[in-house]
Amino acid sequence: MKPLLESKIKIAIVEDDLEILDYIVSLLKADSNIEVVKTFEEYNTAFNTIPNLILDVVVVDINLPGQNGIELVKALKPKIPTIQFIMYTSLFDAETVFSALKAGATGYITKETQPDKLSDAIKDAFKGGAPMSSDIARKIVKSFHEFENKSTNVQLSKREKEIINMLSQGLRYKEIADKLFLSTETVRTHIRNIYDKLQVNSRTEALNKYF
Amino acid sequence: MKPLLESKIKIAIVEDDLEILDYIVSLLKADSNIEVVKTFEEYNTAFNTIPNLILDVVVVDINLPGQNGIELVKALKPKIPTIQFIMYTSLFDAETVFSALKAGATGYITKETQPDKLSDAIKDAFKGGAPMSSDIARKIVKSFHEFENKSTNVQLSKREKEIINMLSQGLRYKEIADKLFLSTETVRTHIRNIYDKLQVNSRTEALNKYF
DNA sequence: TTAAAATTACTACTAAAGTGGTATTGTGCT
DNA sequence: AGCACAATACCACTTTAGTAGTAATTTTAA
Repeated sequence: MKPLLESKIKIAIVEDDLEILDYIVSLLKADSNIEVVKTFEEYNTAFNTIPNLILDVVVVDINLPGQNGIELVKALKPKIPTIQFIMYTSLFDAETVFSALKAGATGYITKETQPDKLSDAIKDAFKGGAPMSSDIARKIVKSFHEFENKSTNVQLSKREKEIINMLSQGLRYKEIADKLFLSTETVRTHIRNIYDKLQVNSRTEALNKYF
Repeated sequence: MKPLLESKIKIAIVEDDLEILDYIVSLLKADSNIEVVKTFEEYNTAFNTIPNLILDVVVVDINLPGQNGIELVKALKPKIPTIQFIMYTSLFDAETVFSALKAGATGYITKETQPDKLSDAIKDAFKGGAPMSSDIARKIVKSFHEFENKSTNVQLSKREKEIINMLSQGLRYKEIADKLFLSTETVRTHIRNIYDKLQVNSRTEALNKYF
């Protein structure tokens, strides 16, 4: 296979299981577009060494025993924002996925995915893509939907919607009243009705329920 | 190619450009796992007919002139939640992508993607995946990051993070104090410090800034 | 080993927010 | 015509939230 790029994509791998590590390294070595610069078996060394290397992509196993790959990404990403991190792991509960993305990971590939897809993922991340297993993408979309539908089925009136939107901006009753040309007391009444409908009794609760 | 499934995946396509429609239909007909049950050139007919068909996946072009594919999905998805919708389009600004996902679309494929990937996407959606072009996935991840980093760069201490999380649940000072075995006055002090750091002066503003 | 944060806590006060009751007017639906 | 509901508004009252100043103790980082 001829290289498609002038220079190879420089990557590092953080993986404690030597068997898996050897396996993926051998897979990636077969790809002439990728150069495995260095591998790490634990986070501390990775954390101390990676900033001194020139790298495009780092593949990180999340669940090294007793350590946390997400913390590694969180610590490294702000230091070297140009590096793309791909989480490569068997853990894929929603919490973990989001923590990883939050920490700054670009891609998230489960080990269940055919391992040879990893090199595609690396190229994808390098080109600015966000490689993700389809099950991961699913989770994100699902949580997106949940996020959008967490709202209640309660119907607020037009005025009430206006007001709850203003509440969400942290405006005071007085400020809302001024913007809508209402008396503070009217705003108060609307808010009371909103709370009644949503079955809550504070602004924050209302916002949590409604949005 | 032998069918991989006992029965074919039944799909419909909504696409006004007959050239593109013919093209993708011919592509999909070559796939023995997929059966194109019906095609539509405009939304109204699609809206009225689709509920009467037995379908697994519907491929929708978002930008039919003067109409809105997202509205179609929004209207149909609640009626027939078992159908998976794949948006197939050249529009892919962040707004549109999110609106589509919000409306209930499962996948989002740009026309820039190799057209033959469409059949993969259909199978993926059918199996419960969330097919997405890598550029779309990118957008989602990016907006996720933006969402997470809309937060200030301000560093809250461990205690302060605990407390702001509780604030976000709508707990009162007294309730927070009890949960953390602190005096209400201490909670009050922490919150004052949080507000100082975030440069705000109410709970809602703090939450908006931080989350 | 210092200086800087973080964590704890109190007093005293003001400003908002939330609760409860009540009432008028308008609009849409039956 | 009558009912339900939305929108407006006021009074009176209690509870929380937010502001300000101060300070002791502990942790953490330079």
